[in-house]
Amino acid sequence: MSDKTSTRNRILRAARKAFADKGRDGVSMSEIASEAGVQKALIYYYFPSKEDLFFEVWQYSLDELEDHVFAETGSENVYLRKLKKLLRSYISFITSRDEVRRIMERERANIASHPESTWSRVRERYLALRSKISSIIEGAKSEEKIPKDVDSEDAADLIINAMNASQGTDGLESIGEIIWRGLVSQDK
Amino acid sequence: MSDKTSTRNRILRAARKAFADKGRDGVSMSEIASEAGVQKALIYYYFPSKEDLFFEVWQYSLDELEDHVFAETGSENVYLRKLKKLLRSYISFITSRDEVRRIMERERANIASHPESTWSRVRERYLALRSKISSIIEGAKSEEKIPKDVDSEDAADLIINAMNASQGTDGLESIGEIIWRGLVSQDK
DNA sequence: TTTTTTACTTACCGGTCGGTAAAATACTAG
DNA sequence: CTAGTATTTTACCGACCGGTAAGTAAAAAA
Repeated sequence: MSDKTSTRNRILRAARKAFADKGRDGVSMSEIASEAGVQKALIYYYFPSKEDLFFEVWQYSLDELEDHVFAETGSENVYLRKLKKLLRSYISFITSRDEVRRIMERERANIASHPESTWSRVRERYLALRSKISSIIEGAKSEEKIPKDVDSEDAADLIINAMNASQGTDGLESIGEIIWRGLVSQDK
Repeated sequence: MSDKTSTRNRILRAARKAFADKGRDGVSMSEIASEAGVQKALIYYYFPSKEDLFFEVWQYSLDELEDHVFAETGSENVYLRKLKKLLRSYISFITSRDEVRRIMERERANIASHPESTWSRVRERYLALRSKISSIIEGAKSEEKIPKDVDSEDAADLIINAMNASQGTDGLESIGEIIWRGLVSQDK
């Protein structure tokens, strides 16, 4: 956390914005430096490499998302209610923190495909988030509120991808509603 | 369609594979050339620029997708049935043509954000596809089979994004089912 | 047979990339 | 004030980027 105005944090904020705009491999270190108002070499004083800088942004962003999204799920003891709250929190978080949404949207193809080592830490952090969501869905399945033929991990991916791909607030609500109905509707 | 084995087509196929793997701006012309077994300069003999090469791949891919996905919708006169067939065709197309799926997955953030001129043609072609899908959803709404509070364009985006983000065949089916149920479920 | 066009190669260009070494400046303790 | 350390700048590196210039061998057209 430390000082909000420290050089290191200025770099991190500039990096987050730049990564959200152009993706990890689409942005140059000099662009980030210029955005942060520092010389490029100074970034390497605080971060060993571009990859590490990105990973810190990624980690911090997903931590924030997780904290916000699971903040209220603990107070519920019915899994279906946990899920409902999670969806609502997801929408509210993404609405207020658009950069996080855009970073996840930007990099999801890299998470999904590449077995490249440069993406493995990033993917692992993502899978940890997905796992926390899918276990709530799993719980709702055991309550018989969600059909057994729904795969929890696929459903968690769907929630994350669909939400992150949406842009306006209204679109988010609309998509959240479709997914919710799709999850809870019992097959005939 | 000309000769399948022509040099130009070899380049196009290599480009499609490379773009699917690394994205338009993540792949170099020399990589494409090497994949196609030609010299880099020869690519510039057939295509004026990387951007144009990508656009031809993009255009062709979305044409193929559209052709396949709307092939059977004309035979139905109930919009809800059109939509059902569309979802099924989408799944079958993406299963057999994974590269197309990966290209769309890779570039969707660029379509969504950038007002950059390099992406405008690409985005326009995408919007044409989305428009064809959303008009079917609009039709199903007027049949009162899909709730009025569903925004057709958001729903079309959801279908495309969610399907393109999915990987295995089983995951595709699972996600297609959730979206279908979410669309047709009437609000209580 | 001469001319033109097509298909393709080699060699190169200016520019940008991620990253580094070392000098200069600012800060802090004695 | 001074020595040392933490921070920041300047100047640079080799690799690679998208793209081009110039030329060539063979085929097609005249």
